[in-house]
Amino acid sequence: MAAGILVVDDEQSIADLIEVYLKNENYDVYKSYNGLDALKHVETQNIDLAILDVMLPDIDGFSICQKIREKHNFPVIMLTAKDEEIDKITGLTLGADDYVTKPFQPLELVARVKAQLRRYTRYNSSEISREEKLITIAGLVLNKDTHECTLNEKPLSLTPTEFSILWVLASNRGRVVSSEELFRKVWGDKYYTNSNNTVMVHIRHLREKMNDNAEHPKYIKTVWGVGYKIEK
Amino acid sequence: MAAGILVVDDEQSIADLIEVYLKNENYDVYKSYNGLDALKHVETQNIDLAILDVMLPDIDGFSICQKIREKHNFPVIMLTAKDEEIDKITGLTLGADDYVTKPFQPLELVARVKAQLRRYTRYNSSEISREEKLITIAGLVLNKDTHECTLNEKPLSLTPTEFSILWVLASNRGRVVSSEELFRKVWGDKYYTNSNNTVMVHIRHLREKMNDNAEHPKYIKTVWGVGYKIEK
DNA sequence: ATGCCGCCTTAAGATAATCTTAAGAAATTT
DNA sequence: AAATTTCTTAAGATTATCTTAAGGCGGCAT
Repeated sequence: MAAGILVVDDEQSIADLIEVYLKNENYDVYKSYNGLDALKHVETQNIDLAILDVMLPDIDGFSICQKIREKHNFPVIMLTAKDEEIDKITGLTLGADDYVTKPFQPLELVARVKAQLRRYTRYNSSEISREEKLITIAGLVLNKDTHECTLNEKPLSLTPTEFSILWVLASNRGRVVSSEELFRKVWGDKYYTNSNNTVMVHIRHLREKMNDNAEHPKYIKTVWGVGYKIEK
Repeated sequence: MAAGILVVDDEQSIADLIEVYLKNENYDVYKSYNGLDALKHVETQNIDLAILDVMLPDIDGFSICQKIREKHNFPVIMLTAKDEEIDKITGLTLGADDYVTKPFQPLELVARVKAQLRRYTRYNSSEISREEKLITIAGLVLNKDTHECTLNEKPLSLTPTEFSILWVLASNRGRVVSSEELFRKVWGDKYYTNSNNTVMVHIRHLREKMNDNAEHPKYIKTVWGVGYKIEK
């Protein structure tokens, strides 16, 4: 899986420029023009590295960096127009891993991104290895680590099987998953017996908790005679 | 233990200057004025970070960096007079973790050293070689060296297994740990037998000592059908 | 269009699994 | 031998899962 990179800069043109260069290297880019939006991305997307501008309309980059550090481990590269030494020290001390001053050469930034990621993955190497842990689909957030699930910020308390089913649907979003496949993925192949509607029952419970009605489902759609799916 | 830092520069005055600043921060400094000597240090001393000048009389800094990378994992900061973009990219691509151009501000260099070391120990902490020895989570402090544990300054007297369990939970904070995983990590894989509720019993004892009630636990939360977790 | 069949939804109760708690036995340490 | 720690067992509470069955709806054939 490609690494996810968060780019935060209030100057759209700069954020866009960085995005182009990063996408050219096949990274998944998440762009924000302000701090609040950025923090939301951090909680809902699989981020492996953040590039933060210091000057932002709402929260400054240093604070964002600190907030990230409370929960996350991935590298942070600070970006700023000021190049006074004192700022560099502040940034690095607050937990940033690198510091690039504007104006910068895009290729150098990309090189630094690679260096940080190489380091990051070197340490995390076999252990975590970039399995998807977070899935976000239109207000629905699933966290496999904590088994937490929120719908439009509100937590849903799901039972283990409910969570598993939703996870399978979400990780196959955009594709119809037959109830047989669902069953095999959630319970395991060996437990499968045909003519089993327990999947449907769980789907029903899920829809209830998600306030989704079967007639016009917002999330879990049923495809007659085939299975269920979640739109992309 | 203070971190060991290797400083390599053929200009003695510069190496000495860096040494002064690093010693001031209580690092163990190993100085070399040429590449061969530097590589000898790498093999014989406990090095946690290297600062390499690119221009050296015998071997160039990039080659030293590559040699280091064959066997070691610690961060490398390249140091050079050339500040053309292409060189930076070369350096970072060859496995360096940061790049500082001369003339540089000593304090900035120190800050970058700190940032790299922080990163290095952060990654090595939980999983790999270098062990995390102290974990602090919201009033709860665990010391692996002494097996001591305090909660809001007050010491808790935990039995060895209790400590181990709490340690596993704490070092995986923010993630649900299944009781099977807990068992395997505390007792070892080979002892695992299914249908074992001894973990739960110990959890119960822990909660008792921590004054945590199962209904609204402040520390050890149970995730039904999945496992236990401590919040980040 | 109409009616039928089969798939899907929904409800409710039965069954099963997991967790908490307690108490005492076994093992280990002091 | 005493004290501590660890493990086993089991009852009770809680929660999750499955089964069943009735009714609704979609698609298909006539």
